[in-house]
Amino acid sequence: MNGGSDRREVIPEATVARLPVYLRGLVELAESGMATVSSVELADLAGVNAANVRKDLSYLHAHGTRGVGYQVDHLIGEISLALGGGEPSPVVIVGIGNLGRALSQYDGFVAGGFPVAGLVDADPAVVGRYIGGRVVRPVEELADVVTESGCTVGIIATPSASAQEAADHLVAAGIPSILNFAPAVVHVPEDVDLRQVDLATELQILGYHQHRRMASGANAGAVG
Amino acid sequence: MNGGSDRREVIPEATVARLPVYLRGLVELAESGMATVSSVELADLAGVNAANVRKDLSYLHAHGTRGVGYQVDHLIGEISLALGGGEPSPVVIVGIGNLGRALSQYDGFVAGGFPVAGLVDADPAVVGRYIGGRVVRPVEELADVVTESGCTVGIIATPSASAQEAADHLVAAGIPSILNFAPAVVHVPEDVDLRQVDLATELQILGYHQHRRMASGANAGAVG
DNA sequence: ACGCGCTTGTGCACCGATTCACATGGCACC
DNA sequence: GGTGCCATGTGAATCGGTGCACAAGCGCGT
Ligand SMILES: NC(=O)c1ccc[n+]([C@@H]2O[C@H](COP(=O)([O-])OP(=O)(O)OC[C@H]3O[C@@H](n4cnc5c(N)ncnc54)[C@H](O)[C@@H]3O)[C@@H](O)[C@H]2O)c1
Ligand SMILES: NC(=O)c1ccc[n+]([C@@H]2O[C@H](COP(=O)([O-])OP(=O)(O)OC[C@H]3O[C@@H](n4cnc5c(N)ncnc54)[C@H](O)[C@@H]3O)[C@@H](O)[C@H]2O)c1
Repeated sequence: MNGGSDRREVIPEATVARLPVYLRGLVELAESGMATVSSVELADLAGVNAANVRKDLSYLHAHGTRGVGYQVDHLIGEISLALGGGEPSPVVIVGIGNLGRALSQYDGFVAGGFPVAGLVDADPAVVGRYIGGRVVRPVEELADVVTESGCTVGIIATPSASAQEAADHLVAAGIPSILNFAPAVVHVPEDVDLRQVDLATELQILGYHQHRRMASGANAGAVG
Repeated sequence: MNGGSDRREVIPEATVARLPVYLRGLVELAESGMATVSSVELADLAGVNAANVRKDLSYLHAHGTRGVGYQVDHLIGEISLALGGGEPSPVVIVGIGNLGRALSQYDGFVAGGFPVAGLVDADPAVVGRYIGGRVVRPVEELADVVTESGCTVGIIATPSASAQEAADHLVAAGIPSILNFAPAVVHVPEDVDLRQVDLATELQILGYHQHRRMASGANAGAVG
């Protein structure tokens, strides 16, 4: 496409989705003192195919040593670099209800390089309260919160009916990446990255498989 | 294709994942009084391609009327039937910490046909407490809880280190469907359906796109 | 110094999913 | 009753992902 400085070429989406899983396994390996890891070990750890692991890692230019494997430290560095550039990305949570409170206190965020930098809510009864040592600020100050703390990720934890509004506020504040927990389809400009985490959908998918299993089991007894 | 009793044939996974989204949109339409809906309307509502919607619905044998569209009521019935058979599936939550408490009080579960029927935890300090009107029972009684309330879905909300153990307990109790919130790869027998909901991974995927956008923006300014 | 064994890196074929484009067919209006 | 319009349903091409299978390469032991 271009003829120049594309040291990091494009990485397939499916690969990107697996990189965090590799990273978790690698960190565990490093903590237990392992210096190198083979693709089959890493595949086993991540629950995927070994050839898939090798192909994934080849996109990162994180080459291994034939006959030996990959260097754990080096892999951790390369994957971290690809995923976040090594810089932490502060997040702001919109909607501090049941879910928002749980997320506010989730230590996995800061551990993964996503410190919670701001909490906002529309309800005056919630604004001003302290959750996990941070004060909840009014949603009108969202833009201020973002600029003050340099947030680059917004989390929507409002009711479905307010999800689009929350997304609009986040976009207006300049947030380029949004994670939406509300079970609603929200629309954002195409230069904004939006991902959906939908509990109810996940359960319904499980329900489908369960239902199908029972139905086919009752009729034929064949397993897919 | 064959001459038997397969009224409901197999539905592609990608389609199954979209059905809940259609269902949500259709319920909204029904509430606002719409009697019929076209594939383009539904596609817009769900954020997907219209041809995709039509192909998806064709798997359900939920045929529409040419020139008119699909009957909203009928579609709701067909999708609900395909997803859960119409029967509610009680869920049991393992690990009543920050996240488990939020999930216990999530009204979207019961609305979607997944009433929370049991809460269990390994910590004696948590056992016996009441969350959302339900008592937390010891994890040793998991099998009893499951048989008493007929749970068919298990939710893992324990720390990562305990996730495999929790999964083993659920499998031993006869649970066929598991939703895992712990950021860990857990292994289950192949006749058990396991789905992963991984917050940290979602954020890291967002981080990748953000990082890439910045990097390519600084170099070329091209958007993909 | 040399060969053997182990692991990487990848070409290729298969598979599911998406999307275009168009034929098919029912409804409403005249 | 006939005709035109409009949305469905689907054939076929395309695309991205997966996984096998094997050649290439590195290190270690002899
Ligand atoms: N509770 C859970 O465990 C859970 C699990 C999965 C998904 N969800 C989804 O997450 C969302 C939040 O769930 P919850 O249980 O925390 O609900 P909640 O009602 O407890 O909290 C919602 C919060 O959002 C605030 N809010 C409403 N409109 C707002 C706006 N326009 N701007 C900013 N804040 C606003 C409210 O004041 C409230 O504090 C819902 O969409 C729900 O479906 C919840
Ligand atoms: N808190 C969040 O918002 C959040 C968000 C996403 C994912 N998660 C993940 O969800 C899991 C729970 O998070 P949390 O913040 O609620 O943690 P937590 O420590 O608050 O709660 C964990 C609970 O699990 C119980 N537990 C531990 N071992 C158990 C076992 N073997 N059997 C049954 N119960 C056991 C503990 O007693 C505790 O009550 C973690 O894996 C976390 O990474 C949490």
